[in-house]
Amino acid sequence: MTANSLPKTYDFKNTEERVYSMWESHGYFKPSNDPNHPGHDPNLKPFVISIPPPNVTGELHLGHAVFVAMEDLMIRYHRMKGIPTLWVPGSDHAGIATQLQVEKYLLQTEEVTREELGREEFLKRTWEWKQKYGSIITQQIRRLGASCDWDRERFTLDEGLSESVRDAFLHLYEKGLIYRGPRLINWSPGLKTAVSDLEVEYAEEQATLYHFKYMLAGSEDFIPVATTRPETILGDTAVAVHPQDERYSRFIGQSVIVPILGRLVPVIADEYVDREFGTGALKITPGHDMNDYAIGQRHSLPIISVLDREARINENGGKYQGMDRFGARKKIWADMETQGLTIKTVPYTLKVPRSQRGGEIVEPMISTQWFVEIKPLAEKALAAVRSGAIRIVPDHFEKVYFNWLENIQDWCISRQLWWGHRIPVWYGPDGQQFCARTEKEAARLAKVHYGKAVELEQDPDVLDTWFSSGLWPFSTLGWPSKTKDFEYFYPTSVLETGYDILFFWVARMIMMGLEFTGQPPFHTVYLHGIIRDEQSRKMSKTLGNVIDPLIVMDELGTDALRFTLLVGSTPGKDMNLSVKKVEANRNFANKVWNAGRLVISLLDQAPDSPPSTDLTLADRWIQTRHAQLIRDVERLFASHQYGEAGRQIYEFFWSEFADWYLEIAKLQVAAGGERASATLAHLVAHLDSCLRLLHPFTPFVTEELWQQLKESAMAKQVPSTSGVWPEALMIAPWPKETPPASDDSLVVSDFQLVMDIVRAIRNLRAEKQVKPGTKLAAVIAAGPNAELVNQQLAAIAALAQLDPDRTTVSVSLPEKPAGNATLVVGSVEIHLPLAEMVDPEEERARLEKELVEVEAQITRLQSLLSGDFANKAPTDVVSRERARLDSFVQTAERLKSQIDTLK
RNA sequence: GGGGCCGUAGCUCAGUUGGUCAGAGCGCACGGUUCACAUCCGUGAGGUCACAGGUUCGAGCCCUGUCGGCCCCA
Repeated sequence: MTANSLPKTYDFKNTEERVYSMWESHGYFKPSNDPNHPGHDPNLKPFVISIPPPNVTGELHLGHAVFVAMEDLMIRYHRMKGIPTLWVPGSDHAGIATQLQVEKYLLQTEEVTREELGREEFLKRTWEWKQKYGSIITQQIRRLGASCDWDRERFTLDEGLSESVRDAFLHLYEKGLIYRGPRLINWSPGLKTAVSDLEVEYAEEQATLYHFKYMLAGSEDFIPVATTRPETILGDTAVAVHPQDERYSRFIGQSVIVPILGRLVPVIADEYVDREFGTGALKITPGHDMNDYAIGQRHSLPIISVLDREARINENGGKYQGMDRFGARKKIWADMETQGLTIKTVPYTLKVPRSQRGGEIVEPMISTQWFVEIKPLAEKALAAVRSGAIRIVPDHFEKVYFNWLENIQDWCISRQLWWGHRIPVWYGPDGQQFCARTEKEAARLAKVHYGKAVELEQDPDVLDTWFSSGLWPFSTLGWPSKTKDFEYFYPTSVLETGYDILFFWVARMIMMGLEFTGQPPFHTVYLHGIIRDEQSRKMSKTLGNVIDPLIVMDELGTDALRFTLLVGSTPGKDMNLSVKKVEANRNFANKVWNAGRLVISLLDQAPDSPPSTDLTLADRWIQTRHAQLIRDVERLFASHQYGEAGRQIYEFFWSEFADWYLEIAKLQVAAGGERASATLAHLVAHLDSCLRLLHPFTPFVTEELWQQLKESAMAKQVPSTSGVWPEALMIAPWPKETPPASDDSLVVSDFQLVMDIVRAIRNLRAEKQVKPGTKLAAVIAAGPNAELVNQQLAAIAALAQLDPDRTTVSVSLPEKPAGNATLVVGSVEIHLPLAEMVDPEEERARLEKELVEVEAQITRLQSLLSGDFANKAPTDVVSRERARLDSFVQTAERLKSQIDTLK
């Protein structure tokens, strides 16, 4: 391969798909040390992630892109470390979302409702739908470069996972932690199903507060009451006032008349009532309000339900029966007005509960549902995090987690849907429950119970999708069967997901994992933030600010998107994404590509001479810096600071390797002979190692380039950074950490001087507008650094555009060249003959300005070093400051003498 | 009402055991076709790190309070 045949810019369109299928066909996504294969070593600790299962009929959005990028990063890193690594992919049946989607589709195409089709036929259609569209999301996840083991892909409604669900249900049922009964739950009238507390969202909306009169029985007196939902008056079973409220205390214990219906209900006292709010008196509707329900329980009030499953007024609503809840609200208020019971209406802002899925207003209603008694599970889940058995990153989410679990309510797990895991409970003719894995087993239980075979009917409800998701880390590995996968790969290692599903999913997996397997399902929870737009607004279709990852990948490449998502954020924090950022990282991918092209083209011209064994300053500098980078990256990965690690690799690659080392390496290669051979070996090793470090962030460009590098290097018998060249970068060993060497800091400070000299000259050239092509002569007096500067003169001259033949380096000058511009870098003085452009006055002003700055530093450092700092700060910090002071003092002296010559 | 987070350059954000003139990308200004890259190179301008106290030899970072913004739960 020659560099000429590589395109001038990185061509991701021609790369990504090809590279991905190369990886997949070679089986690189499969774990090493597979327990199902011979020679398995059970003592090797694997690294395992189970994917947050996307909705099977969903389409890729940035949330998916973030978790794939993060998880693939972790997975590729561990794989390169030589650890047996497994990433289990799969998808989720997403009960409500999928059912709604299919219903909508059937209505549009065949104009049938699911009720018209019947349950069995509808499920058949839904499965067909899943077969047809279910692979779209996994294909899209492949496009992101996800290196998961697709042979282990699972779906929550698979037979195996369904068995897990039945087993889990049975386990909890037999333990008495699952119960069925009428409770006040959140009812979604549009979806006609119960939803859990977490599936209700509250948003502030404009509404009306209605003030009206609760007449006292047999009196003209009344208690003024305010409500936002007059229709619930029909279900009132008390009026509550605060026990210490003297306005109303005389009414406590008396009866008041429910408007319209004329029922008598008591006036009760309860401290819950807020005297400041509304009229200070509260109507109590235990059947349709969470707080009222609690008060009702305390006072043993009857519960009246006034709504049916479509949120129309039911038979308890008298003449309003059959009216929709909002219509009834208007009508009741109008009727009360004619009866003189109304006081006033005022505009009011309140938090309206809406269904997360359907969007309609959720009604608290009494309904018979299945619940998990959650406190015993929550206790264990709390303990696991408190003890450190599970760590949440970033750790402040542990507080959030505690706060939720400490105040947790029983979990309503039944849904009145068809698409999902049917509740494994059958009823006998008398309603007796038989919970079993299969109908056959239920029948057997029933026969034992009744002493004869009876007709059984299965509960029509299905389970909350999150119930099956909660089993995901172990159900995907075969649980409840003791499969080899389960034995070896469980517990998994890291659970990575967005903080927005900490309660929905993470906490439930922890509770269920501990309950069913006796072990925490993972030792670390890593939470990422939500992707927002440039103005940090949530992305939404209605706002029209959605960035489609597929389009971004089409236009700028997958690596650019991945790198942006990975380095653009810190753990747990939201990230504002803009296409501009992705563009910047597309440029980075291209930079990597072109650095590679340069190395490969230099390699192609390599001489045959054996490499020199001594190193130049630049060689040693890049080696030192590279070793430091590897140590930093290791440290950052260990503390889950992946973004920071990526930023440091970026900085190193661009600002040190490409900007400085490559430029000097060109000269060293041009020198030919053993110097060239040695330099090429270094170039290959550094590039190889950088590509390995970058690979988990930007897998495609690095693999593609690395393959080219490998080919060229092998042709010239140049070894890789780890010796022989592995088959692919993806499975190449991760760069090894090495301890710092004793002369590291000397090497770095020596090279720093070289860079400072070059920058100073470039700066002056730009300031004096020297034509870029002009090579300047220079007279350099470098004091104690004369030898160093002399050695590095070729590099300095090339980078700063000096003419080496007209440049001299000495320890000191007997007299300063007249009419020159002078630069001072520590102990080094550089005189440039810019006579024609230098106005002595201007020159002096420039130097004096510099002197003022330097002297300010000297003053600052002197006072710092004469204070307690010198005694109390660590010695290395103090000596570093002393060295800086020395350097400033030298600079100041030289500046002063230079200013003198201009006078 | 309870809990959590944030306030750093014009914009978007880094800055994790506190170490001393505060960083990046984008944007801006000036200059560049030398054979890796104009998706580039060089140079530069731009910040009282929200505010007020405190701890410390030393604070963007730790503590307290104030102001401003956001999120979750009830």
